[in-house]
Amino acid sequence: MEKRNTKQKQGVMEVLQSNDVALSADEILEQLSTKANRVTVYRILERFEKEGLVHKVIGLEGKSYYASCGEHCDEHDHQDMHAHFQCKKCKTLECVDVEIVRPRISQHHVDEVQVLLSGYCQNCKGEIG
Amino acid sequence: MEKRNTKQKQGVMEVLQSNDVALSADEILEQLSTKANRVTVYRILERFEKEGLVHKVIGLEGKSYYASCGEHCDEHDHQDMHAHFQCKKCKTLECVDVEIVRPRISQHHVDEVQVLLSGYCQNCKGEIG
DNA sequence: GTAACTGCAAAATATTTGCATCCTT
DNA sequence: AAGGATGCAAATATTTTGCAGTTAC
Repeated sequence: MEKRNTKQKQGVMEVLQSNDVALSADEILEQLSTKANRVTVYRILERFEKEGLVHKVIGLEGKSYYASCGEHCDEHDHQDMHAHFQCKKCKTLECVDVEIVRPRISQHHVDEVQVLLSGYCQNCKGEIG
Repeated sequence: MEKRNTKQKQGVMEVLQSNDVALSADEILEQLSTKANRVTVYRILERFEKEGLVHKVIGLEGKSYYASCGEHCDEHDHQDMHAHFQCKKCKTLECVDVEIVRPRISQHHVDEVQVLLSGYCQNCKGEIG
C-alpha cells in the first residue's frame, strides 16, 4: 500500500489549498490546471480523506464538498469538529471557526459531530426575491 | 393551490408517525400498506416538508431522511433545531433530544442549524469488525 | 518489474421532470 | 367539471465499479 505522487494528486491538492471554501468534485475538476478524469478525482478525494488530508462535508442538497484539513488532522485523528456554513442560494459551503460542543447523549457513542449552518451569504443576501 | 386528501398521503403520514426514526423514501415505500409509486412518495414528502409537517435530514451518505415534526412546526415556522444521530454501519438516523445552541457567526445570517452526530448505535456497537 | 494509479465505459443510486390519466372536492 | 394528485417512462445528477492500459518508484 505504498503511496505514489502523481500530477493528478498534486493538482487536486493545489486546488483545495488555494480555496478558502469547500469544493464539490465538479468545482475541483473545473479548477484543475492539468486536466484529470472525473473518476480519478473522486478516487483521489477518497484517499485524501482516508489519509486525513481533507474533510468531506455533505451539503444541504446531499452533495459532497471537500476542503483541505488544517494541521491538526492525520490518518488516525480526524478532528472534524468545526462547523460549516452553506448558502441556500449559491450553495457555497465554507468552514466556520466556531467551537463545537460535543453533545452528551446517553443512547449511543458519538464519534463525530457535523454542524451545518445555513442561510444566505453576504453575496446572495441582497438578491433574494 | 387547495390541498387534497388522498390514500397515498395518508399512508405516508401513517408510516412516518409510527416510526421513531427518520426514514428514507425507500424505507417509506416498503412500509406502506397501500402501495404507492416512488415518485408520488417523493412529491408527497416534498409537499409535507413545505407545509411544515415533516423534517428532511441529509444523512452522511447524502441521502434524504424524513421524520414527522413535533407540534411546534408549521408552514411558517420550521423549528428544526434538534440534533440527529446516524449509525455509520446500519445508517439508521434518529432524532436526538438535545438543546442546540445556535452559534453566533459574524459573516453570514444563519437561518437554520443542522447537527448530525455519528458513530455506532447500540445494535451495531458490538458487531464491529 | 511491480503494484499503485489513471482513464474510459458502464453501472448503481437517488431524485426530478414531462405528460397523460385519475380522482377529490 | 376543474384542477390537484397520481403513475409511468425517461431524464438528471452524483458517485461507484470493472478492467485494461499507464506510470511512479
